[in-house]
Amino acid sequence: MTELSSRYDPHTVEHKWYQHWRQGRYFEPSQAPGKKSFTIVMPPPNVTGVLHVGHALNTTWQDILIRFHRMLGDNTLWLPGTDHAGIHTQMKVDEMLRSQGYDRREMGREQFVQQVWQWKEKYGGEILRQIERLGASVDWSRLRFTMDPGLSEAVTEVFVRLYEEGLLYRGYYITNWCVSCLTALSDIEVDHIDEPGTLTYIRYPLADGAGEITVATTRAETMLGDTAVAVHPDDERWKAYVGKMVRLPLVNRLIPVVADDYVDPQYGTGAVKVTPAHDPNDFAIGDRHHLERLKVIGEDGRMTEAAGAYQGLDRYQARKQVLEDLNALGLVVKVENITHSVGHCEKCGTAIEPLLSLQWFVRIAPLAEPAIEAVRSGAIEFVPPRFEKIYMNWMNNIRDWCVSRQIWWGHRIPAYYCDVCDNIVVSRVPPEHCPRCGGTMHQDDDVLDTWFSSALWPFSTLGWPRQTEDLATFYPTSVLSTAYDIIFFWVSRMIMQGIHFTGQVPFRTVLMHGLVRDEQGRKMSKSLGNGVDPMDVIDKYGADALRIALVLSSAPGNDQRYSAERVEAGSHFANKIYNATRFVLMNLSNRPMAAKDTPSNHLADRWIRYRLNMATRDITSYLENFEFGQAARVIYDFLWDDFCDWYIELAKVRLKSSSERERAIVLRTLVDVEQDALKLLHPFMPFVTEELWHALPHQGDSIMVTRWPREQFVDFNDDDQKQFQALQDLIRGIRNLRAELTLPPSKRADVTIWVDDQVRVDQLQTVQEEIRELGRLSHMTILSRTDDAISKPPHAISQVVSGATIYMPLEGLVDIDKENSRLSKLLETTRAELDRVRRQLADPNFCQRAPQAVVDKARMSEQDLEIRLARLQERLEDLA
RNA sequence: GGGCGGAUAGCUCAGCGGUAGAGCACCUGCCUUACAAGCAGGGGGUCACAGGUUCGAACCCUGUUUCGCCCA
Repeated sequence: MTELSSRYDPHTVEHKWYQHWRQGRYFEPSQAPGKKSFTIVMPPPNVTGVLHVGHALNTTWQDILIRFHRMLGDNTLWLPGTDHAGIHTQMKVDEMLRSQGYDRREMGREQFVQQVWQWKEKYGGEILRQIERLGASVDWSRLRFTMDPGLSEAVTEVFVRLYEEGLLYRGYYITNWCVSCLTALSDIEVDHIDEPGTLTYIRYPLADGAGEITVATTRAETMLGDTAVAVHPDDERWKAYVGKMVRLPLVNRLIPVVADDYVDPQYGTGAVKVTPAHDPNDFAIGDRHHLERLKVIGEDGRMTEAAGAYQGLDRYQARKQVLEDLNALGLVVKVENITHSVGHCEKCGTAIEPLLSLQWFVRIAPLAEPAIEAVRSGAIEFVPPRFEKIYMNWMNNIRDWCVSRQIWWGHRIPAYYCDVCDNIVVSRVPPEHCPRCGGTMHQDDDVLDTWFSSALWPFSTLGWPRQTEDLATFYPTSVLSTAYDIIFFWVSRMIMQGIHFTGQVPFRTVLMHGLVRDEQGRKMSKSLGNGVDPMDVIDKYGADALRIALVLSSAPGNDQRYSAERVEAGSHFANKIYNATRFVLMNLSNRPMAAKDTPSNHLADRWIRYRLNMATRDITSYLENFEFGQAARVIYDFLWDDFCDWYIELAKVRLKSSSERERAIVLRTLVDVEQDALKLLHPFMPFVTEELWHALPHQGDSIMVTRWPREQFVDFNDDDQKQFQALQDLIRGIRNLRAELTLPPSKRADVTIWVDDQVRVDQLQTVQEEIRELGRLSHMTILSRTDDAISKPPHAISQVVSGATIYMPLEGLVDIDKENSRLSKLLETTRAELDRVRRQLADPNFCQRAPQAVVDKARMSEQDLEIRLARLQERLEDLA
């Protein structure tokens, strides 16, 4: 790559290295004996889906962890897979077939499911290819799908066991029914949206003609299914009515007035209509009072036969009609406009109809208890910890889980019903005959909620219910990384099922990332059309740029905005280190390099190794604590600021002029430091680091299986730090003066530097070439202030830094006014700073209570500021 | 109604007890043979507001305002 262009091109590089890694089988666990396992099972994306930026972030986070642990030497497994996404996929295929003129119902179940499989085979891999393009080091040999035979077996096993343990039951309940998807939904698949609506007050006359009761409703059409009116037992207003009968308008049915604690006497009229078949609360009241459950709205959202004259009307038409008819009878007291929360199907957006239907439910309380305990005890940890509260709050109020779905695509419920008697058999294998009466049996038509299989994902993917080697080695898994919006859907259910069926927690750490919003801070959504396609971004900037941009702006649990600017900055960074490597390689050609670990006494060499050490320490610790953004920032700053802007610039001096031995040592340092820095960067930007690592002298086949850098002993003490600081201060001071005079870099300048003590003079002599080069100087004189022979340069502008005054002599006259105001300004800020420090030190409380190191630092700072102040005053006097 | 999170430079965000940071934008000067996707220098912030704790608060506590999310 020595001869290559000055621009890094990610596209030629990324595909190549991904193939290289796969061929080397580096994604598979090392299975090295004695090494501890580190496992992540990837949250399975929908098999029909495409990657969005949220996936990209989550995938990058996981890849960072995985690559980090692999380099630490752990037996590392990242297991990929996809989810069959029942309702979503069925809708998608259904839509496609309809556009081709086919009807799912005419086609029949078997044919349709076959079509879905075909569709899945054809299009289902898209998202996996996208994960690949991100550079995800997942073990493709262990790829799983929720409807694989093994995973399906796990689903059946769990269903049967739960049934046998009495944790699964079938019953009539009010479920969230989507009249468009034609299936029941669990509570959390319903989105509640505030909508304007009307609250209609309706008079129900008493059957005996001795009065009436007014009730209020937002869904007037349900009154056709009322089977009671309820009031609070202590409500004096209605006490006399309890036990009487009311004549239900429009249908003329006689229904009782019942007393029930559920009714809030403060709300509305204190009397409520009771529709047990169409409202969960009414259902409960109906249960307590043994009321009839009259279903007036059907599965298709139209009124049933029980709705009498309204049969066949759509629910909204019926509402309108009922209101008109009631009005005509003068039974509407008033209509209030209100805002109320209406449930909508998460998948299709249709308003949910609470409907009485026969469904399978998981009895959740017994499963929840140990799952709560696992988090309480710390066996499972949330990062950041505040999500623990959200989890607990949900788990403590959890309700039974409706798991049956009236669709065809998914795991069919392994329950069989006798065609003759009412026997139900739940079984791993289909029974041939009813064990009770010998009659024929048929399987339940419904399939299970997709989350039912997802809940088993951490162990079903590893082979459960079989006791496989993988299960023994990699379970419990280490980290689950996911977005916080599926704590309820998925995380909690995995914890419950994991503990119940394996006796162990499914993972130790739950790592939460936030939502990636668009550049305006809005949620990305299909309807807004504001989604960013990660593939477009990769096409334009490369996967590394996208990864580092996402990671740099992420913090656990926090939402972030997608920023094209940041991605661009990321690509610039890749280009920067590419060019740094080009520089090293150009110098490396035909020149000897010292043997590895040849010690160097040079201040700059020791400094960069010291900085590398600090970076290594910080990055390692940040990664251990899931602070990916912080870790990325450290390596970014190290490479750009310390390595490129300072070390390489300093190294140039010795590469040009010194002895061969010195050059060899500089090259060695450049290569050693860059190699380690590339390793530290590798989890974040795997492609460019692999490319550059290969370009540099190296041993081995891939950076991804090298050992993670460790902190090493570096001889660099406090005084070394001060020396280097002095070097930087001087160079900056000189550059500052140059800028004052707007000197172009091509124009060399002269300076005289007065240093406050002799020791520092000697030290600076050793790096005077560096100062000269980085300050673009021709002549430089370093003098000790203690030297009697010195005299001030007559015409010069000057800069005061810690421990030194820099004079830049001018050929012409110094602009006294300009110089005066510049130095005065500096003097003022210096004085203000000094005042602050003095005030602090004058406070006995500070000196007594603050840590010694802080007090010492303040004292040093005071001394330094005092000297600088004096120097500045001196200069101003000279100018006067 | 309950809970959670955000409010820091013009914009987007880090920092979360010891003298305010980054990217982008802005101003000045540079094609200084690794990089103009760059280099050097510079301007810009009573860290939402009010109290409190502390020697010391952007950071901890309390309250207020405001934006957003989750749950009922």
